[in-house]
Amino acid sequence: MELDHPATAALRIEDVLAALNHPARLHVVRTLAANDELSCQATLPDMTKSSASHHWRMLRESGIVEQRREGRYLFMRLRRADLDSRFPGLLDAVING
Amino acid sequence: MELDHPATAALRIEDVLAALNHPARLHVVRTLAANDELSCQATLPDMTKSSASHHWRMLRESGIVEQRREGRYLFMRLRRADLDSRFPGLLDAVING
DNA sequence: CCGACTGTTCGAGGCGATTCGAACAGTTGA
DNA sequence: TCAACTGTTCGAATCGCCTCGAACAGTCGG
Repeated sequence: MELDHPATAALRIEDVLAALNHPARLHVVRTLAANDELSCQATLPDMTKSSASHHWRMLRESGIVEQRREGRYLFMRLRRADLDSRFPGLLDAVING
Repeated sequence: MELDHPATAALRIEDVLAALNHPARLHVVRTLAANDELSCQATLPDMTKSSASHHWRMLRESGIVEQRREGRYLFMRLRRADLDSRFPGLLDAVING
């Protein structure tokens, strides 16, 4: 299973906006903003695995987060520098509500 | 028919993100960014009236645009200063793609 | 007054996003 | 080896948004 992340230059604002348009994914983004790196599980502990996996995928494929595998765990963190360079201010607006 | 616009302090990022999450509404925003003020009709000339009206309402109620009635016309413009003060950078990210 | 015009509202239909359980792959530790 | 764990994928059901036509309100010009 390959974790494909879009290149910084390939980030599309439409995809980012779509990914941000859901309470659960917004929660993940804000949680990551306060925690640097977390296991996927830790970001959506009260959601069904299959639903959570769907949201993690959207965040990854839109370029909002990067994921790193370590054993049976998957860790995620915000692609803050990438987002700030492509869409300055967007992430802060989302995090600060 | 009252055109109720949310106050600047009441703008919610969730509503703004939802409003931006549609090609037609993104088109309106980008068209307004290049034209200051336009009649509603001019922003979505090729769409059914009822569908267009739905999108104009979402943009207005989320606080992205303000509308002004003049006779039988309705003009709209971006609430650029309001958006910049609440969510700095967001509008530019959307406009510049 | 009357037809043409801009825009709203309503209900119905369509369609994509979300959700879930079940089955699965891979890892870990006993 | 084997059970427990993290996470993915699949199909099916559900939910909500989008779309449209029809009817409507208000305005304008003749």
